[in-house]
Amino acid sequence: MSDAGYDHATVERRWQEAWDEADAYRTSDDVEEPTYVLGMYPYPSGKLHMGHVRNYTITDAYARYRRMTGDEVLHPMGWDAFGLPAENAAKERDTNPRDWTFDCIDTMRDQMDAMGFGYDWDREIATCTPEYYQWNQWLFSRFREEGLVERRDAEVNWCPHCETVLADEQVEGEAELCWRCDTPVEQRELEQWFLQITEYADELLEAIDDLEGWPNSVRQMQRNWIGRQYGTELEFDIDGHGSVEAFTTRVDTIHGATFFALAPDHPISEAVAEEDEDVRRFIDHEADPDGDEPNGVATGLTATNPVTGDEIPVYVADFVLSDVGTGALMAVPGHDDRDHAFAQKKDLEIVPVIAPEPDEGDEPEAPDVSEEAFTDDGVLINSGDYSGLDSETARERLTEDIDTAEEATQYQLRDWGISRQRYWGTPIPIVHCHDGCGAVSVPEEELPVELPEFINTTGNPLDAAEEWQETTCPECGGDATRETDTMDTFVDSSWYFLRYVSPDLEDAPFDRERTNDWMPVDQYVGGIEHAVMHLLYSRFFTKVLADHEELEHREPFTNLLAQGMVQLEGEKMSKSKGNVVSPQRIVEEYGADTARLFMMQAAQPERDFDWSEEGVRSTNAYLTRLKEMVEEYVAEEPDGDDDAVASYVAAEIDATIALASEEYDDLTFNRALREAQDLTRTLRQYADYTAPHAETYERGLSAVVRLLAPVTPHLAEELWDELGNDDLVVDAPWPTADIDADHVTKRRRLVENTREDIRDIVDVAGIEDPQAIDVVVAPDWKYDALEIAIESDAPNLIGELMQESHIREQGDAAADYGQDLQAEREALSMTLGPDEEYDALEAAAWLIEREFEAPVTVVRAADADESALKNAEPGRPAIEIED
RNA sequence: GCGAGGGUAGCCAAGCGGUCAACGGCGGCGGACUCAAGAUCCGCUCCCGUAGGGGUUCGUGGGUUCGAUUCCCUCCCCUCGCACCA
Repeated sequence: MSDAGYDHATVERRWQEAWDEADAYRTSDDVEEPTYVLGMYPYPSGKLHMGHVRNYTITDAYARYRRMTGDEVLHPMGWDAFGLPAENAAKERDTNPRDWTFDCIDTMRDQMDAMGFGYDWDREIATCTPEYYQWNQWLFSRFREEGLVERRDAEVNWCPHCETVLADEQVEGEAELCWRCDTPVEQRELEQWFLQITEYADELLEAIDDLEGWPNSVRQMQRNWIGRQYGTELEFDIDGHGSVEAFTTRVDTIHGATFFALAPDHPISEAVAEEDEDVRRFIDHEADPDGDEPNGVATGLTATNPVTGDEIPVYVADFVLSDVGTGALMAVPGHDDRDHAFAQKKDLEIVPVIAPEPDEGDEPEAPDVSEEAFTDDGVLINSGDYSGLDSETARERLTEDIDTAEEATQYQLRDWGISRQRYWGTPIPIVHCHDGCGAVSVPEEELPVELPEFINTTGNPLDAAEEWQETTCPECGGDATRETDTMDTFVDSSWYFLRYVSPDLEDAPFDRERTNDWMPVDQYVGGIEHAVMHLLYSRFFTKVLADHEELEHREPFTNLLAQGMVQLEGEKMSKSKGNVVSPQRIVEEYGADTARLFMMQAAQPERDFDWSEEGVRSTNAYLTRLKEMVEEYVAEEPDGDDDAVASYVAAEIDATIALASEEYDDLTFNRALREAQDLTRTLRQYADYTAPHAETYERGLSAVVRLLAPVTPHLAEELWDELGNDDLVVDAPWPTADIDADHVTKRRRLVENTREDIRDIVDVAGIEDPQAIDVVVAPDWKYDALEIAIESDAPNLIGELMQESHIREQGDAAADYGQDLQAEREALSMTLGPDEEYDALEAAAWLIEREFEAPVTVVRAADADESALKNAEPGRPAIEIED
């Protein structure tokens, strides 16, 4: 009967309806400072996968937990609804992206409801609606007003056959072919719109230090991505081409610069190529910036070292990248690995100019750089007046002394190109005036610029929407053409968390006052794949809005959890591998609660874990058993006494609540759930052993149900109801316990150690059938002695103990115990008191009786034999077994 | 190469200065229940031990400490991110 499971479908449907009716997840606009729990909104592909289920179960469980502890909670959901897959799907199915997207949204919303996720659907947003994307446009215009938007040429992937720009992921394979027509993709310069995120590079970098609620990995990835580097910019003269700017972080090595290198697409390289066949051939055919080998060609030109006046050869080399630094560099093979490799290949001079820091009083000694560069900082040698300086000082002095040099900071972060030549995105609200006004922002009152009807065409459908393009210039009233680029969908997601606060607001993207109350997001949960882009762009938007729209927060997400993957046999689930487990199937077969519980107990949220059908089955069996326990209890209320056993169970209930609550706070659901399941086992053992005390037993069941409620909301409602509660468990108060975790831990350890010791004795002594077991608590004076031993720092502990008359009276026993304490002095820690130990053991005696099938007597020291007391210590009662 | 996170008993996985031979789960073994199987429940699961003892363990080799799975260093291996970054 157990393996049949319970009727989850009925239970789930019943409570989903009840929540609907009660509007259980609605967050009123009036609440102040709700706890904002958010999962990264999904792209509406039409199918919820395991990753989604895990992501949203985490936020749902946390939101429910916080709600039960009495918080107001904001837990909304929406749709990252623009994007290329909709265009492709529309073409395949001969429909349009809009209809397809909304179909998918409807399906996915149903799937989410079926999972029991408690969202405030009144706050739902879909980024593809004009009501939403008009604010993308508004924000674009605001950014432009603040000088944070730029239009300039940029290189893009271009398919000449489809006549469209391709995203990097649409370029396939080494050969770089168009994914749709297999035409080789070209690079093309196109005018593109950029948001100037680099204006905020320093703050985005420095504020990472304060994001203490974020995982280190994500913080580090953002730091790397921004990639700030301090160095020096200086000029080298190249005969016939004037001065060239180079960037270096190691200007201290300038005396060792033995050649100069230019990127293949540097203007001077181009100029040289005009005249020089070899250089031409190198640039056009041989340069391989992706290869491991540094390749290059001599130009025959020389550059003048601004410090030494030396003439050094100039190369065009493919390891020099035009978008790093200035696209030109001074090469110091003695102290840079890559320059070294190139110098060896081209047989160029390698001069050491930095020596390792010598020992005190010794002269610096040149390192051997013939085989390998010495890349550490050190002391300058062979550097004229600068010899003897340390690297850092030398960098400062040289930057000061060289006429053309100045300190410079380089970033790896580039401005954010948001132009996409595609249909299903936010139209960039710009018109191009034919009469010389240039690119003009569409005025606020004319927003949104709505998308025209979808046209099925190979290129950008907006280019084909000729009527839509025709407009007039807002400035001069003359003829104008609409911008046909749409925005990167990361724009949509850079501020959607603000829109949930006031999703229907018609005159602003967000309600300022309420947003200032409600933001930031307290707990954000999503996949690690968004570690850089989405999370960095959101931080950028938040900072811009703080500077220009009176947002009072400079960071959007206080705590971030990057959830791990759901795997199958150690491999990521993916359609191509064909190892996908469908959440829909699991829900049908076992129910949403089982799926949720299995996932949450399988591993910590941030770790990967393996999906296991076995685990799912046993989780389902657990829920079925729990349901039976509640039903049996309700059917016939037991009439047991409030005895020692009941007090043991009562203490375990408190312990479980105390520990599980801490785990919920930390989002370590796996451990919280383990506690709840352990308590379930204790309750079952209790009921098996004796007729339970009804009040205690019910308190235990009630606690288990509520501890599970965040993760298994449907069954929890069902059982809560069966236990006779009128309210919904979503609104029920979180169970409380008046004990501290330390006390709980000590008590559990005492009981566990005692049971363990008895087992050892029975086993080692070969006792077949114990007749009676006495458990003797240590005498009071030993507890006093222990306390003194912990607190005292006197060298002779025994002497210290003997100053207490009631200990001294114990004679040899005191000396023996004192010796033991002395030996373990540093490791001692306080146990429970003698009365507490007695109570704990008395309460746990039934467990021992049950296990060994022998009567157990817990004995106070005062009532015990002298001989038994000898072995009794605080935390470790003496054990006497009669066989 | 740089950076981040890891390496714990047959497997998965907690612990992160003493209470640790090390939670929990799976698998395996034994027992209860059953005609039997399944499910469920109770134990055991590094080695040696006839009263709670001893020995050897937490990737490797060192170090700090009265004491290290826990802190520091070296090296090896895994996973992720960045990478001809000047």
